[in-house]
Formats: sequence, C-alpha cells, structure tokens
Amino acid sequence: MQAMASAGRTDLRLGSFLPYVLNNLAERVSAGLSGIYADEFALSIPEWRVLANLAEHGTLNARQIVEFTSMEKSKVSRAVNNLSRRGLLSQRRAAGDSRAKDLQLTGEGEALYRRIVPRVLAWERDLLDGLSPGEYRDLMHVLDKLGKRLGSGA
Amino acid sequence: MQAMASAGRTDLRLGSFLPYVLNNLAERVSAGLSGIYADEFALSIPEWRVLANLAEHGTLNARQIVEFTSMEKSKVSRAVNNLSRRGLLSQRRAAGDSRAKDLQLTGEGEALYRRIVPRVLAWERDLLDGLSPGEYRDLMHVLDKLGKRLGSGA
DNA sequence: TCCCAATAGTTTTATATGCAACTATAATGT
DNA sequence: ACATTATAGTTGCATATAAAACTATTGGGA
Repeated sequence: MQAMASAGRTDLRLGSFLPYVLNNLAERVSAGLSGIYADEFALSIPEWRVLANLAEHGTLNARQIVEFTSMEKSKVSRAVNNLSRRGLLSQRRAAGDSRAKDLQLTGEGEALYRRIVPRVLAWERDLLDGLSPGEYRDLMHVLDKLGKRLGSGA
Repeated sequence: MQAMASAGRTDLRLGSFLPYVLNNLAERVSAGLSGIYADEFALSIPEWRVLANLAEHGTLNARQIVEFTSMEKSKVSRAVNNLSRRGLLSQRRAAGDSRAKDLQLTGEGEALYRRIVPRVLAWERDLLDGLSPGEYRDLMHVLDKLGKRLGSGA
C-alpha cells in the first residue's frame, strides 16, 4: 500500500518532507529541554541520557548504553567519565568480562535524577497539553513504527 | 483536557518520553539520509538544507534561511560560503539593504539539487512505505501541531 | 595450545559547532 | 543632523563531535 506521503510525488516540499520536519522539531525540543539540565543541573545532553538510562535500567555497560541511545561510543565514554568524576555513577570491571565495566548510579546520581525528573515531565506536559489522548497515542504509535522500520530495513 | 502522556505520571519511562523518542528517531533518520548527500554529493547536512531551501523558495538572504531552518546564523553563514565556493549559489548585495545578500542557486546548484531530490524522495518512500495514508496524515498533523506549540508558548 | 578475528572501551585527530565579539549598514528618536 | 540602537552577516575561540587508531581482553577455530 502506498503511503501517499511527499512520496508519490517527484518534487520536494520541505514542509511535508518527514526527515526535515522531524529534525526541526527534535532540535527545538532538545534545545528547550536542555535548558533545564544544562542551566540548572550542569548536565550535557549525552550526560543526561546516560544518567536517565542507568536510572531506568539499573546496571549497564557502555555498549548497552550505546544500543539504547544510538549515540557514538566515544560520546558515551566521555559522558560516563564526566558523570563518574562528579561521583554520580560508579564503575567496576564486569564479572564475566574484564574488558567491560558495570556502570551504576551512586546515591548521589539517583538523587540528582530524582530532582530532574519532575522538571522534565512538567516540561513535556506543557508541550503535550493541547494534544488529545488520541493524538498522543497516534503519535507515539507511528513514531514507534518508524523506529522499528529504521532498525531493520531502511 | 489531559494528554495522558507520560505526563500524568511521576516517573519517567524513556520509551514513552516524547523528547527522547523524537530525538532518537530524528538522529537515525538524519544519519540514514546524510549517507546520500554526504557520500554521493559531498554535502553536509547544513549545506543540503540551505540548498533545498533556496531551491524551494528562490532568492533568500541568510536571515531568512535561519528562520526557515532554525539553524545558527554562523552555521548558515559557513554553509552558504561553502556552496558559494563550489559555484552552487550566487550572492549579491540586496537591492534595498546593502548589509544583506540575496542568495540564489546557480544553474549548477539547481542541477545538483535535481539530481539529489529523487534519491531522498526514494529514501523517504522506503521509510514511509508501511504507514497507512491515515497514519502518515496523523503523524504530520501532530508534528505540525507540536511545532506550533513550540513556536509560541513552550 | 596457538593464532586470528571480534569485542569493550579509550584516546587521538581533524572537523564542526555554538557563542560571543566584531564590522558594516540601517532605522529610530530627539 | 546626530547619537543610539538594532540588524545582517562574518569571524575567533573554546568546546563538542565523528571517525579511526589503539589497548586490552575474549572467543573461536585449526
């Protein structure tokens, strides 16, 4: 079945070209949100992502964080080291594989996370307020579907 | 009316946190697409955006490109100069305001653009193939709505 | 066992980026 | 007309980034 997108046409209109629309929106959302963790909590975006993933999933190694976030492994490595230096996470050689390091938030890291969460949720609520429940559900459903397509085929 | 998003809850689940989902998807889409203009046409993402906006809107100055793309003005300035050096666009002092420069694609610039368009549309089609027309419409509608909210309030 | 390829993570290097400072021109107020 | 402020665009600088090279360890074969 044809999606009848900007696809199906032979000219490009940026306003209905998904990659363009998506990127513009994502960048503006990131910029808005990073105001919170950068200004108030002195976290960069990569640092925040590492923190949030550790908070959500518990112990992870760097490779797993790379998988969850699709960030560069060098980016993850640096974010991890920054958080570690600030005492927000602890590292120790993984049990079975001494190349890998088990990463885990410290009490301080968890405490910081718990201070940030309500702030970013409030920010998101402001943004989403105005979408109906159906619109929100549709959005997440389609984004998820696109994510899965990118994972495999595209 | 509440959006019943991850909002309405007090814990954060990244998988349903819109900024996170949006960014992950946007980055992966960008990475996929930039394979086309970078590898085959030696264009960076900012250069491609400038090119596409000039192709779509005709003559623009840098400030207008900044508005359309929400890129930094220094980023736009550098992209414009790169394209100019490659002979893909021409600059001349604007009629009414000699601070501004009217930017316009050269024949060569337009020719390059016309070679790129079918490639990126095909890429988009591959991605969107699998969405129903309704899903596509919903997606663009909601993204647009979010974009407008970001523009003003949030 | 002994190579050799694969993997986890770090570091180097070249480039890209964001921000602020700057130049030049235009617009505004008195 | 003059001083002040705003705007268009560029550039310098410090930082962030991606990609590749590198270290250390692991996992397979022959």
